[in-house]
Amino acid sequence: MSGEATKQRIVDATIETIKHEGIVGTSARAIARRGDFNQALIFYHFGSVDEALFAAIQETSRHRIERYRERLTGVKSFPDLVAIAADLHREDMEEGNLTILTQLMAGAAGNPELGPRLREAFDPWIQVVIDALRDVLGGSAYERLVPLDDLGYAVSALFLGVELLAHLDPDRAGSETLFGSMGTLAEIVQVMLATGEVPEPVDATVQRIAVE
Amino acid sequence: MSGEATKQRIVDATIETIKHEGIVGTSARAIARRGDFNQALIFYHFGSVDEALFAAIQETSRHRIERYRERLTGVKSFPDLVAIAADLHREDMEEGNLTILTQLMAGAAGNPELGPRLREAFDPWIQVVIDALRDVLGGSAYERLVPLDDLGYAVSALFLGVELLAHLDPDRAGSETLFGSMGTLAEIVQVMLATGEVPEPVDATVQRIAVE
DNA sequence: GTACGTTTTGAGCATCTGCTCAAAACGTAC
DNA sequence: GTACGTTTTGAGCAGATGCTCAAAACGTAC
Repeated sequence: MSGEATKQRIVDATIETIKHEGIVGTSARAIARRGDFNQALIFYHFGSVDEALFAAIQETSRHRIERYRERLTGVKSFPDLVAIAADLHREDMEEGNLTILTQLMAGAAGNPELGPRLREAFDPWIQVVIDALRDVLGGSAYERLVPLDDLGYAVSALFLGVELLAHLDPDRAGSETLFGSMGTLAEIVQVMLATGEVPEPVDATVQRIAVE
Repeated sequence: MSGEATKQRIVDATIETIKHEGIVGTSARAIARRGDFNQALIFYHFGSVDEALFAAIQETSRHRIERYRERLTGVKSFPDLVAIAADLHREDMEEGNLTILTQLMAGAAGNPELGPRLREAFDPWIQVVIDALRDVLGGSAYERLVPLDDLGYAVSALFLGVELLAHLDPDRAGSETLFGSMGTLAEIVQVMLATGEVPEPVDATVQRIAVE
């Protein structure tokens, strides 16, 4: 078998193992058992288990980013965006993609070497969502108001948190998804605005846009 | 030494070990080494390493909840709430409490037995923040608009996500904290409101409150 | 001081981990 | 068919893991 085909087999087996056994249960032997090959193959092709894990997250991320980009680009209204994103999130849940990513993130948190590399694979996905948000909100208003870095951080945090919670408490995962949470936060802010309790710093720009 | 005192020593050593070595590095031997006692003590007093880990999160949670409750109750305005909560979050960061909780959460995600037990220890803390939010927003408007469960879920998710991100990318943790993210999300919603792009479902209640 | 229940220890077991390595199997070119 | 480079294997190493257990140390009551 060619080298590339085998690498793919290893990556596939790694993904399956994480899905079924969790990140802590994903050892070289567990991967090899699930893929039905010798565990030494992993070291021959990837050098270490960590490197195989990283290949697995890259693969998962790549597919996911592609799917999100396809479905989210060109969306015209915020309600549409929410509906589509909720669908995507639900699909991720069902396919077990969230398990993989969350497990990998969780396993890498605190690992000073793996952490930044995981963000590398995670950030482009956030960027897709941010781009869609920008399209919907309208470029100029968006640019003036929200520094991209902060927005990315906030959205990343919410996404990650929802995924992690979904695993801590799987029973609730179905009904309360990512954009449900975003909607709830949005509602809080609406109440604050309605009752005059606007969070600081109150950006004067908002008022201007509202008046214009 | 009395049984209780020794149990406390073990819990303390467990917390310190998680702080310094991460959840994956926290083995019975590592805990015993750090606390300078025999590892068999852990099994004599707790029965298993997992049970010692759970005692550690209970202890950490209890302290944290107390501190949050003391500082957040009686707060009158939203800006005050944000400022105090940001302080608390910063302190948690510096003391390493976030490391412990995030590591424990991450380690337990996917573990069907430990997950729900961790939420048990985690939820009361969220509740403290929710109570403070309710006080600031004003009871009746709050009750009408946001089902408590959804709010708890959203806030939990955001808190968890920020903590996890802080560990993936420690360099950014200092400047962008939890309530910074919440503020950013709030700003997004403000723009949406200003530009007329109100997320669905548009709650009629909000409009009513705004008009009244 | 001796007896007794609790607490602490050191050694050890079975099993797991990442990883190495020599030998075997394979594919291909001649 | 033989030779050669690539791929795959089985066995094994050193070290770690959770946990057990008999024996030692300890505290206290008499």
